[in-house]
Amino acid sequence: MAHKTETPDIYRDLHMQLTIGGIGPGQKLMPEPLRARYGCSANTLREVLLRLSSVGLVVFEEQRGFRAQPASSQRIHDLTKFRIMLEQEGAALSIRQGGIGWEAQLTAAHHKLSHIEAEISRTGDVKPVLPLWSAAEWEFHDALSAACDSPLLRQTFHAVYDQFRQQLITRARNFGYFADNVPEHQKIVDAALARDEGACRQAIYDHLVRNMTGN
Amino acid sequence: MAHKTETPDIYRDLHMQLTIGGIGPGQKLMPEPLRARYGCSANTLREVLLRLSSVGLVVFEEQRGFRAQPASSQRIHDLTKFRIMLEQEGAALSIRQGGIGWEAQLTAAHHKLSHIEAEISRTGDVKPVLPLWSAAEWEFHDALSAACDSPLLRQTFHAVYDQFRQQLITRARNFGYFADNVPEHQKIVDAALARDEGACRQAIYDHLVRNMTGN
DNA sequence: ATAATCGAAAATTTTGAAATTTCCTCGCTT
DNA sequence: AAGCGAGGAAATTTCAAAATTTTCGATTAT
Repeated sequence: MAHKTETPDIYRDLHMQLTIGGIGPGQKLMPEPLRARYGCSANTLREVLLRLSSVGLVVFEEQRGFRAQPASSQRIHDLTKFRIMLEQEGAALSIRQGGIGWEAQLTAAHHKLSHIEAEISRTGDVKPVLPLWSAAEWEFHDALSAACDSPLLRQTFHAVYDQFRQQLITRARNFGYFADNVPEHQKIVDAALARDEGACRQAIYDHLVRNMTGN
Repeated sequence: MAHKTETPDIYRDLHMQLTIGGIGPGQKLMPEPLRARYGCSANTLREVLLRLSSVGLVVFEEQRGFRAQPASSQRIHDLTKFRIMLEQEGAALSIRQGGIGWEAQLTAAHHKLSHIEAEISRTGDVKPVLPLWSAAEWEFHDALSAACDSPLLRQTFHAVYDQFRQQLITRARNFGYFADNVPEHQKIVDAALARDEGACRQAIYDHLVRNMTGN
């Protein structure tokens, strides 16, 4: 892949590499290989990496270049705490404010996700459908807060969600997929559609709390 | 000021201009005047502006350059909602987890702030002590969540706080200062030191809710 | 008179290279 | 043999200019 790539495409590709798999946490982002891969100048790469560091997927140290955000138990613990808070608040606000359109969006996203997760449960392997599952999980969790009427909350949640996923992408952990996901996602939708704010908060907590053990 | 300025200094200066006053919301950030002001190349400026857009003080549009984040009633409404949420959670966590060190930090910050605000109440004008008051208010609100043990929450709060302030910096509004601040800040500290989570949440809400009227 | 289009000027983005700093290795001293 | 330090290679940062895109004003056609 030594041919010219547009800057937005470079951003998208690196973003995917960082959240889906290719580039592991803590890995140094060396300019030469990347410049060769995308066929652009060092400065263009610098700009893309700066933008990725603004969403927390990349860390930048003055005079020391860029590296993928390192994984650590403290970091995943903090990301989980914060994600739970944002997702609970976003879902609670959506439950209060969302209308039929929101219910439809949430139902659709959950339907898509559960279909993919059913297949994963059968084969026991995420990898073949990783991009599909990844997109479906994002859509589902995004739909939960879609009616919260706070662009800032949603934008912050998206950044946190991606960083959270970045911490989990190891082959050993099956790319962050767990079999428990299926009933847990179900509980979340059920509570949301029943407009039961408390149950929804609890279901979100139960879905994510396992990531907080390591600290 | 046509002489060389170090890159971190350019960032700090622009950050101050955007939050304290000099550059108003929505204003276009033209390269020529800024390059002349700081004596650097277009590329260095670009990097600084990208970093400021990552904390929301500047907006970047592809092929259309940079401008200070515009002010709007929707934006300040959203910023206020989100700030209330973050500050309530941060304070509640600090109340639960903070020790004597946190109490000392909070007391000290409030003491400094109330001293400055007493002086402002006497003269009726913020401007002479604007940088002092600005720093003291930041320290006070930062101290509230200082013991929450979540770097992400605090980092997000700092960005939101600065954006919030950016929306208020107009001479007409007295740079965001209100006489009501004095008793309101008092109520917040009292509730925090009394470890009364509910009262603290309420006091934070009461302190900020006036900014949510316009929508 | 209004709208559309062409062209010049300004601004943005990308590039390639120079200047600076850091990192690593090899050789020297103890 | 271990530690220290110098030298060189690699990487980062900054710069100045070329290439691209947008903006603005003026001319022309409807």
